Amino acid sequence: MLSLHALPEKTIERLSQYRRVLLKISKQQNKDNIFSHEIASILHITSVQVRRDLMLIGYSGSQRKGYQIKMLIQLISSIIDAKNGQRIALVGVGNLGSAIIPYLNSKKKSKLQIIASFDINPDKINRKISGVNCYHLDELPSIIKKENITIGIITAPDDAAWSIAEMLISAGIKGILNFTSTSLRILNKNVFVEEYDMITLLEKVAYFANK
Amino acid sequence: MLSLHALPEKTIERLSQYRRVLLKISKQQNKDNIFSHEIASILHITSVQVRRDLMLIGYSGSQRKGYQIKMLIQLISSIIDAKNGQRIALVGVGNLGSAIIPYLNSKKKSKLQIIASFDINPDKINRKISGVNCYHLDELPSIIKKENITIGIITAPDDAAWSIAEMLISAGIKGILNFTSTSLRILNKNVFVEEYDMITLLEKVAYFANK
DNA sequence: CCCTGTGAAACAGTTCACAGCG
DNA sequence: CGCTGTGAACTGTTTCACAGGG
Repeated sequence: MLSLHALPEKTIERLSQYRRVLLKISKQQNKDNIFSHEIASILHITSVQVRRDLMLIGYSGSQRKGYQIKMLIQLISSIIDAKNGQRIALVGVGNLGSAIIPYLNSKKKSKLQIIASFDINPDKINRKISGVNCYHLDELPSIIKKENITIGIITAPDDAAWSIAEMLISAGIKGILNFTSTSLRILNKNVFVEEYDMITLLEKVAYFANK
Repeated sequence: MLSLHALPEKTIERLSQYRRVLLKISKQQNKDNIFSHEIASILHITSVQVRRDLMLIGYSGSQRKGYQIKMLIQLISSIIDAKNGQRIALVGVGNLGSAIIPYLNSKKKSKLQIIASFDINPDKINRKISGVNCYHLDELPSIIKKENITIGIITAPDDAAWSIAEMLISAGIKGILNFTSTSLRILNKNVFVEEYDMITLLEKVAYFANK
C-alpha cells in the first residue's frame, strides 16, 4: 500500500480520474493493458503527466504493453480509498443539498456514501431522501460518532457555514467539502477543507469567457 | 477599465470573493475604508496576498486609511463583470440542474443569471423552474443566439457531456462550467472550461481526510 | 522504432523581507 | 510606528528532452 505521505493534490485528483477511466475500460473492453497516451487522450492531458503520476505512486509499466489495468485499479484504490470507508454527512438540506444526496448515492459512482443529513427546518427533519434520513442539527455530534462519519459536505446558507464547520470538526470529522461562499480555510490544520463555491467559479468563467 | 490581458486565475477567484466581502461590509457597516489585513482575515488568507492582487489590478490604497471600499468594488466590477452581461444556459435538468437554477437565480448572489435550460426528456420540456423555461436540446443553437447567452453549465450525464459541449461551442458560447466527470479540456482554445466534478473532489477530500 | 521513466527547465502561485511613506 | 507596494525567494505543478529497454 506504500503509505507515501502526501501525494500532491493534483495527482490525487487525477488518480481518481484514472481509476474511473480504467474501470470503464475494464468493463467495456476486453483489454488487459493500457498505454499512458491512451489514458491521457481520454482525459485530454499529456502522457508525461500520466507517467509522472504513476511514477509518484511507484507503479511501473512495461515498454511493450504499457500498464496492467487490473493492477493499476487496485493500486490506486489502495491509495485513495480510506480503510475506514468514506462515510459522509451532509449539512443543509436545501435545493442543493437535496439534489446532491441522490446524485451521489443513487448510482454507484464511487464508494463514497452519504449516511446522514442535517437541517434545522422542522419540515425537513425525519424525512428521507434516497434513503438518507434528515436529523436535527443538534443531533450531529452524536450521529457523527455513532455512524463513524469522517467527511462533511456543507450546503447550508453562507452565514451558517462557519458554525457548522466548527460543529463538524469538534465532532471529529476529518475532511469537508464546502459549497458555501464562506471561506473555511485554516480552520484547523488537521482537517482538510476543499472550497467548492459555485458563484466564485462562475464569475471566473465569466471573466475568462470575455478574454 | 484597464484591459490588463489575463490576470492569474487565482487572482480572479479572489477578486470575486473580495467583492462579496466588500459589498457585505458596505451594506452592514458605515465604513468607507478598509485595510488589507481586514479583508484577509475574513477570507483567512494573508494580507500580502490581498495587496498583491490589488497591485495586479492597479489599485492603490493609502497608508493611513487603507483602501476605499466603494472605489474598490467599482474597480473589481469593471474587471470581472463582462459588459455583455453574464447570461447563462444550463444543460441537463436532472437532480443537480434543477437545484442549481433556483440556487443561482433566486437570491441576487451576483449578476449571473440563468436564462434558459435544456433537456431531452419530454417531461421536463416546457416546464419552468424559478421562471426559467426548459427547451428541447435541439433548440439550443437558436436560443443561445437569440438570447445572447455566453456561458454554459453542463449538468447532464457523463456520456452526454462531450457532445453537449460541442453544441454549446458551435452555438458561440465562450465559457463552460462542467459538473460532469467527463474531461472537456483542450476542446477549443477560445472557450474557457472550468471542471467542477464533485466526485473527484470528494475523493480528494477523502484521501486527505485520512492524512 | 515506440514505449516508459526521470532529471532538469519552465511556469504559476505564494510568501518573505524590507523600502518607503504619512 | 503601522500601513502599502514590491523585488526576490520559495513552493507546487507541468512540460521538455532524452536515456534506456524490448
